[in-house]
Amino acid sequence: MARKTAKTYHHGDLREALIKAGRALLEKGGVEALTLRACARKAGVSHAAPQHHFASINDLLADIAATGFEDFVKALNKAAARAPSPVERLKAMGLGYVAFARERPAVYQLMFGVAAPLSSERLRAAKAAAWEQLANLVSEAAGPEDKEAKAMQVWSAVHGFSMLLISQRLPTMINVSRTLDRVVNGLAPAIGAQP
Amino acid sequence: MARKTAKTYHHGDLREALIKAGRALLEKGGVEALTLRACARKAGVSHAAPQHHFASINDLLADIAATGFEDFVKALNKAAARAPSPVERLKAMGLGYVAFARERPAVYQLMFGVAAPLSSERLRAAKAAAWEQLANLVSEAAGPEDKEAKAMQVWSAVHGFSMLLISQRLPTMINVSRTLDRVVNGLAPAIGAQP
DNA sequence: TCCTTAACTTGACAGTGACTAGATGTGGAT
DNA sequence: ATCCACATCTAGTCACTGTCAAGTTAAGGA
Repeated sequence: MARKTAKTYHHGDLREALIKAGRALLEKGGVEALTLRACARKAGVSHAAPQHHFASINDLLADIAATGFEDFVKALNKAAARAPSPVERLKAMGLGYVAFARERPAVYQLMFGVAAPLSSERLRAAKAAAWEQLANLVSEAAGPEDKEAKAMQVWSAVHGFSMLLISQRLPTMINVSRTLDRVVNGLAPAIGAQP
Repeated sequence: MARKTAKTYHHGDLREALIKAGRALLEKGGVEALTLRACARKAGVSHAAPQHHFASINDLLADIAATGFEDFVKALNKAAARAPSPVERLKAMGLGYVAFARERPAVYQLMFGVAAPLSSERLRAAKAAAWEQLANLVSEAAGPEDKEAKAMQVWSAVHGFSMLLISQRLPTMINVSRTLDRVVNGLAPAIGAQP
């Protein structure tokens, strides 16, 4: 479809190359290292080349965040796959959620931590998929009534813990694994799910 | 102690003036508007003047965040003051927490949303005060055993919801007030507090 | 083959945080 | 009262950022 390696004037697949470069920069140096010009350099093009594919840096960030959400959904699916019951799956997903945030804090921070919410079609779809997954699981575990609010309850708990953890806002005396246990085990009771 | 208005070469109280300017910028234009040079302009000094009072912009941001925490503690105290029982106080504090985040999202985002954790003595003290307040309340409501983990549970839930809310990450179909009710009413049961 | 047009480069601009060197004035020691 | 060390502030510069404008290159349909 598109030559990736050939050193031509026209890159051929610059859009995806920029996203890939951005992901690498993000993993390596955090959100601060993720600049438009750095992405361009890494992709081997001039600093203004991205203009044609992304109207502003936010559009690029949105697509990078979208790939993060895609990975996120996969990770949650994988985590929940082996659990036998809905409640067990809820716990497993909670653990998988926090694990993802801990393992890839920069990506998670981009997905949730940026002041202005990013937007792109790809990002919208990826977010919708993640939400769908959660809402369905909550519905299975605790019944369909008021499932959105229940899902938000679950989401708030794991998201809040993840954010506090990776942004290093936790008081020093906190025992992380014990607290994580409490948070995860508190999910099902909070939404009235029977084990 | 220090003249504030006199137009002298030496400002007299530039440190506090910069913090005050920063707070104003933050409220008006969000985190993005909060730059070192803008603070200097608003305080009526040259762009390099802050250097002597704050080694880097992060030190200034840390002190601005500290004033946010000081306000935060006051707001939570006020919210919990009228409630009769520990459990009621917990709910009231949860509502006050989310209300603060909604009313002053930029400040809240600075306090919790920045990638690198800020640090200053003033910030450390303010954060410690907030944590103390929460841990004590949780201890009153649900007993002293494992109170740190329980406090984290409560904190995670309200923080997560607040962050998702103010960063506009909530799915569109979510009923905010109903969800807030669920989150707040779920706090006491989650930590095993008797009403 | 030409020629429209998308893709890319080059150069510029205003803005940022940080650093340096020099100007200024304050307050303590004499 | 005088002087001077030192904290404070200004002015200028640097490397970096995102964005825009204008020119260059080549791809692909007529």
